[in-house]
Amino acid sequence: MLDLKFLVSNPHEVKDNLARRGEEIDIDSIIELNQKRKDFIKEVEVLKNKRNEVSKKIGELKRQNKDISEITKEMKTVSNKISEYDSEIKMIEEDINGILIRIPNMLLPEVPDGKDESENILSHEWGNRREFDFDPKPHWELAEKLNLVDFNRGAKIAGSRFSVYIGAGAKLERALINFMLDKHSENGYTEVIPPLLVNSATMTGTGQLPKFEDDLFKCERDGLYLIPTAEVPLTNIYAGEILQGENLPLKFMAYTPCFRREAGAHGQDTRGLIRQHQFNKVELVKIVTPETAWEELKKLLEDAEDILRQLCIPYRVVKLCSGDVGFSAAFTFDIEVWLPGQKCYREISSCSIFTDFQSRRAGIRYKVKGKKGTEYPYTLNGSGLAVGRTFLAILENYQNQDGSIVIPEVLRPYMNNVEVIS
RNA sequence: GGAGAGGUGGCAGAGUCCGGCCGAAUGCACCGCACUCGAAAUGCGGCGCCCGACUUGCUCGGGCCGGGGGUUCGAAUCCCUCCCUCUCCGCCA
Repeated sequence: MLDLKFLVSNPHEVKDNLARRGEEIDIDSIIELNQKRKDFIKEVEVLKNKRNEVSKKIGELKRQNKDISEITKEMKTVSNKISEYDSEIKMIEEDINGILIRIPNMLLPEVPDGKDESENILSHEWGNRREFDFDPKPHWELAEKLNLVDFNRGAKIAGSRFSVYIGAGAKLERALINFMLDKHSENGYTEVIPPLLVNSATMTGTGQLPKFEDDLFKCERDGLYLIPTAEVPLTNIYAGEILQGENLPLKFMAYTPCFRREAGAHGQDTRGLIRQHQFNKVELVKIVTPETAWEELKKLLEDAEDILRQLCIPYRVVKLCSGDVGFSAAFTFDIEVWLPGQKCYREISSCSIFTDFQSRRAGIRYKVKGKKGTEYPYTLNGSGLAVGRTFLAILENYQNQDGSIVIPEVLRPYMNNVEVIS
């Protein structure tokens, strides 16, 4: 969330930012509420000071066995007044927080203007799109024919947007997971197996709550939510803690299934593996000092891109424009893979810098040696990569005319050296 | 699920029975200074977080002892409630 002090002293910047994102939130009412809050605090603190002093005196008088009934009665009314003020202040603070927690992050100046994904800016491209001497099929046809994924039985067991990976399909998925984890391990990320269910404080820390409750699966009875990405548990590992500055940057990675309700995506990508309620993802998360944030984001992006390069799958990287950057993010690079079966690019990774937005929400701070006070670190994350989408990208890019699939060389050691699935 | 014990500053650990002089002893860690060629050891001093005020100061005030609520003039301390940890029993992958 934004720093209240920043908001109060820079209301125009905050409003401009909302405009760039195409959102509307009443900023002035926060400023008014905050002024009211300060006024009440000023008054109640005078009373509390009095109460503290008199209470001290009462202690002394009591020890001397003197009569305190009169002074006690007087203080009773002071105390009552204090609790009235306190509850008023608390209500105001709840109001302020209720708005503040729904304000999106400030975009960095590097974010290009634009209303939606159509105005994202190409950063760079890699790889050559393969020339096919036949009409390449979409992955769902390939997967079904080879019996790698059973969409119908997934729907039978769980519902639409669920699928069953079978045999070589399941093996290929697992090979991808292990390949990605091993690669990132070499690049210094610490492997983590986090909880897949988390509480609401954790979801609030990274920004999924309160605004995006409808996109989450919730276990009502236990007050727990299925994670939509490992970003959530990984970023919150140090929630509420004070880190030592010299230990930054911290680099974590995790493979987890991810769960999304996809509310509002009815009718979109209903076929195939593109948009599932449950999918596998390897996620990269960094906690860094503000000075190194850009450098670390570029490295993270590089780490994610490297997976596609090793797999020899063409892709492009785009800078998200102001209207497309997510709620918590301040800047985002998307990596999009080429899918010849569908003749389009699809997002396979989103690498973002969150500035201090998440760390402030989650209460992650760090201390610099010799400096007093604490500071909020920047958090970064990116998919490295979405496994299901990598799986389908392999199918579409490595397909043969007969419907068989060549296994990319780097994956063969993870698949008993199988070269072709047919 | 049942019974019990406990959650205090970066860590360890007193204080809680008998409410006030406790934002909190002591030790460790950390940071200055002294000693030293340097280091260790030792000695001295410092050492939490958040909010508010203005005369922006090595200032003043308020709040914080797992979260929330209550009793009281006054709560780390008493009561209620929730969360978490540990031990034992039961059940179970």
